[in-house]
Amino acid sequence: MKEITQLIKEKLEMAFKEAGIDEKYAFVSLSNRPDLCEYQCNGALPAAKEYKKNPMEIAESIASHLKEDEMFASVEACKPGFLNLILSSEMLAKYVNGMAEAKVAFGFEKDPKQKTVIIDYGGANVAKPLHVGHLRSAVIGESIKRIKRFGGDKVIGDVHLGDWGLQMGLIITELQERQPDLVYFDESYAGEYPVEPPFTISDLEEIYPTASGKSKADADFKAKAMEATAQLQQGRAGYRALLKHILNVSVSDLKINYDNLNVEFDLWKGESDAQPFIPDMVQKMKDDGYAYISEGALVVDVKEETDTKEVPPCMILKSDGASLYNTTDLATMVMRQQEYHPDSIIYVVDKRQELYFTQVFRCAKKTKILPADTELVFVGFGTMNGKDGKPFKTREGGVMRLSALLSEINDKMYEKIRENATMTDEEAKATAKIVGLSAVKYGDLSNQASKDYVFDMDRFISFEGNTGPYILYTIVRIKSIIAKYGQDASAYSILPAKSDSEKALQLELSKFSGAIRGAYEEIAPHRLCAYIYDLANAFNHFYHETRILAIEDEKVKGSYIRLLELTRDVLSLCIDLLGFEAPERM
RNA sequence: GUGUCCGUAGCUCAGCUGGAUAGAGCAACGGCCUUCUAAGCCGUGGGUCGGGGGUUCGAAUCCCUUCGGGCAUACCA
Repeated sequence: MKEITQLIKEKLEMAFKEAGIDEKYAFVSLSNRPDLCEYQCNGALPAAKEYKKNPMEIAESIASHLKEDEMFASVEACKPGFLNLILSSEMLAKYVNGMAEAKVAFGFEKDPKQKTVIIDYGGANVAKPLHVGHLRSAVIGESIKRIKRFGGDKVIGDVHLGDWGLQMGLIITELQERQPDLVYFDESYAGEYPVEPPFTISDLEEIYPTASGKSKADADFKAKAMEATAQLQQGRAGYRALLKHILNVSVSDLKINYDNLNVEFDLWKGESDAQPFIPDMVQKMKDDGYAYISEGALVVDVKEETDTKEVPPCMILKSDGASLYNTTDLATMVMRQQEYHPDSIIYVVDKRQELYFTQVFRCAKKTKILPADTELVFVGFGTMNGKDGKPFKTREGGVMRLSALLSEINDKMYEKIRENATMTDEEAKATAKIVGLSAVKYGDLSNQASKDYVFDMDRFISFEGNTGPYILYTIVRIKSIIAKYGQDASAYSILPAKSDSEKALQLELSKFSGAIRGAYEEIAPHRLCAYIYDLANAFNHFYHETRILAIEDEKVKGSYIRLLELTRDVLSLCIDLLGFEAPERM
């Protein structure tokens, strides 16, 4: 199905041609004066300049060509030269019925040329619990993944674990001090290593900070950890076996935590997976003459003439010859190119890393790790701040664990649900979890990703107005009516709107494809939030004016039910693309 | 210093390639539950879109400048 604005545009183009005006001026936009019209075309104003005519005359001439068209209930030329359009109810109903019948994607047309897209998000570290700093990447990345996939792309979400470097050496060293007799530390051991890990996730979560603290106070300990890191990187078997255990234990714990967020990765690759690609990559950079030694470090120049500021070279190896984040990220690209040949890689990371990624992207292109036409996209998100406008902290000033934040939200939501609903304790808990997650995610996603935003827990908990729970409440209301209706309405079709509020609802529904398109192309989940908020509002207006189940005419009632089903389905689909779901009751 | 992003109602945020009276939510105030979930709906008040120039028939939007703030600025990730 064509988008509704496209259908309007085609009519306008014909009318412009008939009026002798270049059809490039036949562009449509949503009305910014809903009191006057639904859609508008301002093309007569710039056209007047080119044709040296009175814009009003042009607008009137075009209007006269459209007046008889069955698509419009009204076409009017206004003041300076606006063209105000109101769709006919019949046409709108036909369009909305088309959406309902299209079922799966409600008429949204996927891009026929499927792109392979890798989304790098999450950014969790091994052996460290997720904290609030990980929330945005997970929430935004997950939504982008779903939107891209819905848009027709082959999408691969990769968590890209932080599982390399000194942190691993620290854990190994601390473990050795505690349990020196483990076989992993016996260099002469040549047998199989145990299948069972010598620690649990809570051990790890305690071992790492302890070791990290020790390394700061104790130079000797730090040296040992660095040595262990080096040996791990050189492939010492016992350490490799330990790394495997650490990964397994961490990943299964992370999966539980991400699962609580409705976040699911297709790949659980980490920095360690890219290591085998480093030597050849570095050698090739040297051989091809891109990499050279500067101040002791191996670097690749990535300056460009159009730069407004000095872009420092991209460092490949540190002056001590060790690899660093850049090395791993570039090697990861080598790996991804080999395995997937992506058309596009999207990085959902903190916006403070923008310069860094500029360097890495340029280096990857320059050294031909990736073909010139591979799209590298940096989606930088802003900081999650507390009510004081400063980065979000616990009351004590520390970093808050993500699980702590979520359970606080869940608890408060549970209390709220207990207040007004009659449901079992079990259902209330499950509902609180669902509604709480919608509050957190919608609160995040409804802001532009690139901006800092204030995470005001009280505001999310009070859930009034433009919030996730409001959207869910709307869906639940609709479900409730449909359940009470209790029949199959599929034999009925949506009739042309008889009231303003009904037409407004149909009009919002008809904007679905455009909203998806906008979110898809701009990689902007907040566009989807804005759309479903408008749609939910349109429904609630309609709801208050219309006693649906009291209607006597079965065809009209059936039409309303069909309209409700479509509204429910569109809302449900959209929240799924945002990464949350609606309960049955709340 | 340089670069970059931001500055819209008391607060939190929208505002699509410049367009007609700048929109929501919260907070404040006033209405609406014997009728499909009042976590809702309707209404009122609240703005020199940081300031100043410019381009344009027309600027929150584009350009310049200025003030204020965030962030970045090669061996951390």
